[in-house]
Amino acid sequence: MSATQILDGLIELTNLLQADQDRELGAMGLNQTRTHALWILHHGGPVMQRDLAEAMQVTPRHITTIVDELIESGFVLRVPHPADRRAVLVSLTEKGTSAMEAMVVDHQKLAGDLVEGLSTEHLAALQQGIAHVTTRLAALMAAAHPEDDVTQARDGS
Amino acid sequence: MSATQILDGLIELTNLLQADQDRELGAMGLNQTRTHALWILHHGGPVMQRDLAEAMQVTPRHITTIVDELIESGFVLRVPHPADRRAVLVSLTEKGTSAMEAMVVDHQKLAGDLVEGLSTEHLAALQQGIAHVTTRLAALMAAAHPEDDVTQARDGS
DNA sequence: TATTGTTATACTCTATAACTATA
DNA sequence: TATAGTTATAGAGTATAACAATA
Repeated sequence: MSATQILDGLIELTNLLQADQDRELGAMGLNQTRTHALWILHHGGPVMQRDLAEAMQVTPRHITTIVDELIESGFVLRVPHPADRRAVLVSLTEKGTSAMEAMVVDHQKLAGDLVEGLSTEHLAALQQGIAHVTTRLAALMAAAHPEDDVTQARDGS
Repeated sequence: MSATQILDGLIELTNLLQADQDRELGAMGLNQTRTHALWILHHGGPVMQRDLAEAMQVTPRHITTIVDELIESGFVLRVPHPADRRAVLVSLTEKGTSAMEAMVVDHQKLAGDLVEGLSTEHLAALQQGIAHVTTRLAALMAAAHPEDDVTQARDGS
């Protein structure tokens, strides 16, 4: 019986986490998609729109829109590609960089706050449990749908 | 350090869970919103669109669309309200009822599959950990934004 | 000929406002 | 006058297809 409780609890937690993140991002004029783009830039440095599209699994057309919006709000800018005149490099502005740095700090602080009060043993058990469930779920999904690989990692902001 | 790992793991799990559910629902012509409506009907029986709108926290106008789509795909139908000629009752069809029953079974099966292999102690620790984190998150959100209450419970399908 | 990005277009999800029928 | 639902309209997010400039 408690298996269902765990899954339900996980789903509830999921929804809260999402709501919290969406609100946090919304206050800065961001959403999940745009933040994902910033995350990639923050980690990998300037990239071509084409590569961004591939990394985010969206169409090149959509990237145009995403970058337009991020430029509008001052997080990134387009710079000419030094070697290919067809292409542009999308690069974080100073504002974009500091926003991402702040996001990392907030994320770590949130993580600490959430587990505050748990014993070391419970912490370890929780971490193992999450890993276990994630592995099982990935396996089940892979078994049910062998065609598409779920190897995609999402950002952790 | 492992606090961040837990949060990241949770986010990754969250994304997988969502992707899995979306695909499952999509195969039946459903999405989260439409399923939420079915869930409410499955639990509370026929309701007025007005009540559905309130329960789901969407506009009455949006409910019209949702019900239209659910009728289109055969999950529900509109029946006249016995006492109020302005209103209609939205009611599950046989197809809708059995779809929801199947969904409950699948949900329980998934829950069991996901925790299979965990010891009783780890199971208990996992459940407690999830509850702990959820409570902490709800408290943090309530403290940060006292205006809106997050008492809304989402369906667990 | 293949690739990068953009213009043009369309589809899904959701909201606000105005209106109709009934209470 | 207030309420239940619908028509009309709009905005965000995302996709496909056709096209321009460059490789």
